[in-house]
Amino acid sequence: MAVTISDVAHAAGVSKGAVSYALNGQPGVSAGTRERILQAAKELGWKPSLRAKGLSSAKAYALGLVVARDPSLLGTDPFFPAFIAGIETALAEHDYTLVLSVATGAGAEERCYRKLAENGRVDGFLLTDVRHDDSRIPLLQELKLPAVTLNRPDADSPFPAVSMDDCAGITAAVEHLVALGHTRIAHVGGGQEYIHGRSRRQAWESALAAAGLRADLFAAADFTAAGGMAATAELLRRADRPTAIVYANDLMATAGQSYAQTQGITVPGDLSVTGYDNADFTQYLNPPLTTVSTDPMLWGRVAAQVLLNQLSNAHDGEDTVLQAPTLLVRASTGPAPAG
Amino acid sequence: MAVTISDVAHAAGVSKGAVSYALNGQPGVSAGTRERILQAAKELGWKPSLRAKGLSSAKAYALGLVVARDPSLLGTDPFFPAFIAGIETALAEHDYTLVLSVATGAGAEERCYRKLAENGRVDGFLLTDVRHDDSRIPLLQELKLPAVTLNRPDADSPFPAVSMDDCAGITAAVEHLVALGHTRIAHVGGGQEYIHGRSRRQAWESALAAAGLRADLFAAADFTAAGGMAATAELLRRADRPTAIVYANDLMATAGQSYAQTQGITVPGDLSVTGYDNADFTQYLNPPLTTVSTDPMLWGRVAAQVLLNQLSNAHDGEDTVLQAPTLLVRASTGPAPAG
DNA sequence: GATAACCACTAAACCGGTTCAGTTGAGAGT
DNA sequence: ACTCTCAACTGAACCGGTTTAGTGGTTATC
Repeated sequence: MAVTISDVAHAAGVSKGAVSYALNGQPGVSAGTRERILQAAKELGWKPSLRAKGLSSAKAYALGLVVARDPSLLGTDPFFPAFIAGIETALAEHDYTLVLSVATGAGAEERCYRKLAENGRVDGFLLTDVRHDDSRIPLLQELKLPAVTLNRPDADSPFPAVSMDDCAGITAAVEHLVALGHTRIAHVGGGQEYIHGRSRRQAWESALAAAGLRADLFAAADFTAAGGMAATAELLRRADRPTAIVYANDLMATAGQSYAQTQGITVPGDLSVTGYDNADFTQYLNPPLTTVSTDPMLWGRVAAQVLLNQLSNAHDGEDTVLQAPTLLVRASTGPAPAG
Repeated sequence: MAVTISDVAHAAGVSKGAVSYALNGQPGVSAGTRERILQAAKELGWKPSLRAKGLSSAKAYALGLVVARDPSLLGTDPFFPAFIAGIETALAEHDYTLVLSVATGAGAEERCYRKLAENGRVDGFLLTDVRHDDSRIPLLQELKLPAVTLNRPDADSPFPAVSMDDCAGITAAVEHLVALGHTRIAHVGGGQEYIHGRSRRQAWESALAAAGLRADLFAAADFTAAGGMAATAELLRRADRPTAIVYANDLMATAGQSYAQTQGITVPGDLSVTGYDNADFTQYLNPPLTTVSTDPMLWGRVAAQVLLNQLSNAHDGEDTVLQAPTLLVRASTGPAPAG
């Protein structure tokens, strides 16, 4: 079979313990012996078994990510793949691995976390899509596993957060529209149970207030294309129809823009539209979508790094705030229609 | 700490071995004793440690999925999330877990497979995006791990395949266009290094031949929106400009449709367009995209199931062929323009 | 010159399961 | 009454690492 620590110990003429010390850079072996052991290990091509390591150190050397979105929504969200790619870049350097679970249906999410924890599959979790009063925070405290949250939860959380400010992007979008002369600027919100759904709405409200405008054109949706379309339809039926809509994500913006066009409303002539996320396909829409360009890959890398630091007790407990995303002006926004 | 097999053995008044036999349904314990042991285990809430199990049985109880796509392309592909969700449904029943790696950059893919294999992280791999003469097949034979391929590779492969016929969907799209009177039906192909890129192109060629039409309007692309747009531009510059384009996926079709519109070409008035995958957003495009609706969730579930069966030696070695996807006719296709 | 302190290292226990080689007792066969 | 067999179970080895307790020899301390 594969070469074990005993083989290396035998080859170097020392005990298993000495090999372990040498490998892990612990005291207890002289420099010369250490060199001899490492040399033998290299010659034999020894790879310490993670399974054995895991058993004696009670670690999994893996991080968990539980995704509780509906697969059809997940499908077109550019966030996760890039986020995961970012996680990988951090994990790869530390021989850690990502265990991914997709939980669909009520209760599945909690079961997922419990199972991964109880089976000792992971040493910690990355929490995305943090919700208002998120039940996962007490759950993970109960399971006694560390975690990192994306954005700071609104409930008390003992876990460090890695945040990417939503506010700046939405504010920039609103300011951009105000500068173009719009006064009736609506917002199609994402699920308000999510804190990023809420914060984007609040950012829209604040930005309007700062411009001296009323924030009365809000339509609730759920980050899905279908929801975005319905919310758009509702807004466009109003007597005080908006001349611009700020969407909480690209998928809703796409659906909304498309819906408006089918109603004979031109974009950006009659209606300006902004999205959020900068999904790849948005630059190929007709017109290309003005949107907020986030960096989920960086987010993933930093979040994983913070969690790894926590596991090695190297984390200071402080939240990390990433650079705010920037507005990408494309052709879906234009001057407010006259009148 | 947690309750171990020894605790259970002690509680039931038997040896560790007996508990192991009882739990795994092996002979060596009488029905009465077995009952008593299971009872004790339940009362103590014993969960056998996967780590310990893994060490003695040399198994990881996990399956690996290495995704080698560019994250930006991945982002808008609805395939993976649904595929992964399908995998989960199969794994959840067997206490198996999914280890996901995203490999970016040349050489990263092979390194990923090697690392997961050498670290004993997984018991087998799911191979997606199978390529022409795919180097991963000899690689996995070298690594001595079982696998399942999505679609049968064109090179010799010892691994069972789970296939979803590409041909039928493309054929249906072409037949649909022919029935609408189109004679110049182009194809914007996906990367031809992928067997699904090739097979979709071949299906397009065969369907045209069956209709007595020449398959001379092919433009190579790479499944990305940018590539789809460039290929579309190329086709529309031709003197014998097509009246319909069959795209190898939705992302390219979206970009192509949008590009045509910016050039003053109406869809479907001047140009009919079909996609492939039925991404969520396609039904909210303007016009909604005629596309081929696949079932990646089912695919994932079956593929994982086949791999699990292989691991328990319960697989017959036969390939599995899933039901062919169907054409979803929406408003991006219409009668061929007169003349 | 006795004692303490320290270094480099080994042997063995340990993590929590699986599995192999025996041991025991009961029942069958002759 | 004697072996023979088999089921039921135990004890120990084993998987491949980490870690603790202990050993022998050298050097510092008073």
